[in-house]
Amino acid sequence: MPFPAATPPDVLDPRIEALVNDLIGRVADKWTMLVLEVLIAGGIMRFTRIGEAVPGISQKMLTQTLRQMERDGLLTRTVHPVVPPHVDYALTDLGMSLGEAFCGVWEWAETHLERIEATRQAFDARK
Amino acid sequence: MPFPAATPPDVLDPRIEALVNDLIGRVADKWTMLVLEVLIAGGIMRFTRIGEAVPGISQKMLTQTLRQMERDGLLTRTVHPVVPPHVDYALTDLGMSLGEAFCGVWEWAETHLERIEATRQAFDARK
DNA sequence: CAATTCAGTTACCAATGGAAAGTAGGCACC
DNA sequence: GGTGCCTACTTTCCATTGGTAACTGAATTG
Repeated sequence: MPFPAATPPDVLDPRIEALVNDLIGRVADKWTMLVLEVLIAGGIMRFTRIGEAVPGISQKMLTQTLRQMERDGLLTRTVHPVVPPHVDYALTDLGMSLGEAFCGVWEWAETHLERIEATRQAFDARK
Repeated sequence: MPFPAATPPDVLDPRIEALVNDLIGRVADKWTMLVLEVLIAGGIMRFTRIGEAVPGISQKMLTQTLRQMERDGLLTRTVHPVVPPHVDYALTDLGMSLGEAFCGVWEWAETHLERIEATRQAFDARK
């Protein structure tokens, strides 16, 4: 059991609740954020390029993340039927807008990087 | 092996790289985002209240998420030595600033909810 | 003395994610 | 004409993560 539901029997439509949560879970995903960033920086990119640009991602997670983003309309996938295969990925306007929405978070991370490092070490030292 | 490293031998200090990635992984975490939101909305809150306000979280993940956020200096944990136990959680200014940085993302999610739903169904129908 | 309350642990098990090898299919090389 | 390479994936296997639910401790209440 997670937690007993909040005592006031949820004011919001549970279907909307579920959708928002699902969306948050999707959008807040580490790999989605990272792929989004490299596509904003790099424009139209191919599978392998994206993989190289996202540090630590596996091919499995890359395909999975790209498919999800395509399904949500964040990017388009264009297959050129040649050999060897050539597939282009490009952000849609929706994907771009999400990237812009995340700008604040990137800036926050850069700004407070050092402060967090220090805080962590202090915390670990006291335990 | 994930992917071969980018051919130009990483221009950035790998330690900074690692830190940024770690931070993104932390901050982009679903539960962190959700806990952050309820604490912004609710101010100082106790363990059980937060659990009720975050739909679907387990006690295990709640303690884990709260500990991480404390370690990163996003919130403070105050124990009142009484029985039954009473523990207060409150965002720090750092936590608040992260919440503000995320505002754009929340708005984006609300704004584009329906559009994404439609896009998904179209995608699923064509497969 | 039994039940309740809060803020957690703990034990167990299912699902997720990573590493590496395999696949398709045409082309270049020897 | 067989060997190997190229790209964009799948697939398999295994370690780690995360969820479920039961348990803990200590004082107060009935």
